[in-house]
Amino acid sequence: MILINLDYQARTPIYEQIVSTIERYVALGVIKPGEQIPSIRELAANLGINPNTVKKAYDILENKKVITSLSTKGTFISKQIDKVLDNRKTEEIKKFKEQIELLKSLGIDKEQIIKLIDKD
Amino acid sequence: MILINLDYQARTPIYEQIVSTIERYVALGVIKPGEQIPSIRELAANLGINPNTVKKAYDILENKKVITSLSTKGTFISKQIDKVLDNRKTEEIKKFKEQIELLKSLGIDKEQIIKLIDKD
Amino acid sequence: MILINLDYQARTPIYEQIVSTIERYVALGVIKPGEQIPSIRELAANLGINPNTVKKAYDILENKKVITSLSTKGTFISKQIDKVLDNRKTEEIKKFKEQIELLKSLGIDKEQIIKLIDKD
Amino acid sequence: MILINLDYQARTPIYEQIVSTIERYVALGVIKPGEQIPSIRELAANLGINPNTVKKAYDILENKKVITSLSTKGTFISKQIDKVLDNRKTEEIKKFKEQIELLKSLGIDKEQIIKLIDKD
DNA sequence: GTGGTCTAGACCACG
DNA sequence: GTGGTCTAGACCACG
Repeated sequence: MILINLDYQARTPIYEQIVSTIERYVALGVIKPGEQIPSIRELAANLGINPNTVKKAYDILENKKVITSLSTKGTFISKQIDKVLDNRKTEEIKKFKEQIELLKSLGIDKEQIIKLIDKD
Repeated sequence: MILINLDYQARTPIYEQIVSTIERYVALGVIKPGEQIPSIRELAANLGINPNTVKKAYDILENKKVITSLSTKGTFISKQIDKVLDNRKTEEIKKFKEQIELLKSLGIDKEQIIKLIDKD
Repeated sequence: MILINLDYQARTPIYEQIVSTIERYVALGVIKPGEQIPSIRELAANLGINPNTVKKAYDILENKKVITSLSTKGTFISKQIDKVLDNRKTEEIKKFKEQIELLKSLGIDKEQIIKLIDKD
Repeated sequence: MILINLDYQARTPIYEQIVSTIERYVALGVIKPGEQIPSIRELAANLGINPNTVKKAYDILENKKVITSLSTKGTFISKQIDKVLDNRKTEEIKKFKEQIELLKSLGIDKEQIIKLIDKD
């Protein structure tokens, strides 16, 4: 079973929270290429939400080639997931650089930032 | 005049874009404690948006103690802005650390992360 | 249905009257933690006022952590309302003590003040 | 010189803050019946505000028979101030009783309230 | 002219 | 149907 924490108060819609959680699990290797994931109805029941919402998340993931749906057989993590992960990396690195600029604008210099990473 | 770039396509609402832009200007020292900022109507006219939207942004900033509004006098950057900025720093550092964890989960190690900063 | 009496002549704005009425109902236990309150539109219709005004009241209550709004689901009294109520008590006791000082400054002594309470 | 602290952020207008401060000083005996108070222009200059604002405050005080303006001579605290003070007392006692009801609605009972006064 | 309140009403995403 | 955003615009008190 996939553990997905939903935040109903967040501005981020539920379907997007599902998308990014599954992407993160794939990136972390928690779910592996070729592995089957829950059906729309099953996941919807587990999360106590509307199946349409899960459907929307799966549609997006399929569009991003993270999963593939084989009708009657079920839904699976795409086998050629590497390119997907590379795109994800590029995105996150971009965000990271923006965050660095923000810290600098708050008066935190490069040396202090590096210390933050080292302490980690 | 305050330069604020609005992105009408973004999920982030206009009023929030105004809030964070002004916060950033304060953090950068572009606008100083005690300094007057444009009136609601003036900024609304400059940005081509409705005064109510600017009002909402100013309400949030006042709530955060970044600005203070004096009826009939105008709106001013709060004189005791330091604590606000400290809180902001703490928040952003927290986000930064989360972002680092995310990068690690994508298989980017500490050395590579530090390189990202140095190149900057 | 929540009973809210509005005074349109008062200096206190409508949205603030809504805020304090709901706070009082929560304090009195008339509305319980976790309980759903009327939707913005419904309350606005009941009170014969504009939904934006109710929205503003709900925004303030959410900011004070008295309620929490879940998009598409509705608005609910916060489950961890106790701390909020404690703060409220402290505030009101402070006001009460100021009021006592005022009465004393008008020449009413402690014994007379206690009589005022006992008659109640 | 009369010491008046103005709060520009309060919802209460400046002229009303002046009214209630002078009333309080009279009630406290800081200013005595028959005593002269500053001219409109003088007080306005001291407070750094518009003379019209002080004028409005003095008009209200004169209407309440707290002061009397003798053109060319100046402005004086009314000699028959007792009835004024009595009205004030009645008002404040009314507020006090409302505050007691509020405390009760927050779950503080009569015994606890009396303790609050005794500790004072 | 300034901030503050409120109405009327449109449009949106979400589910 | 629900909350959220935004516009257009009126009216108010204050000074």
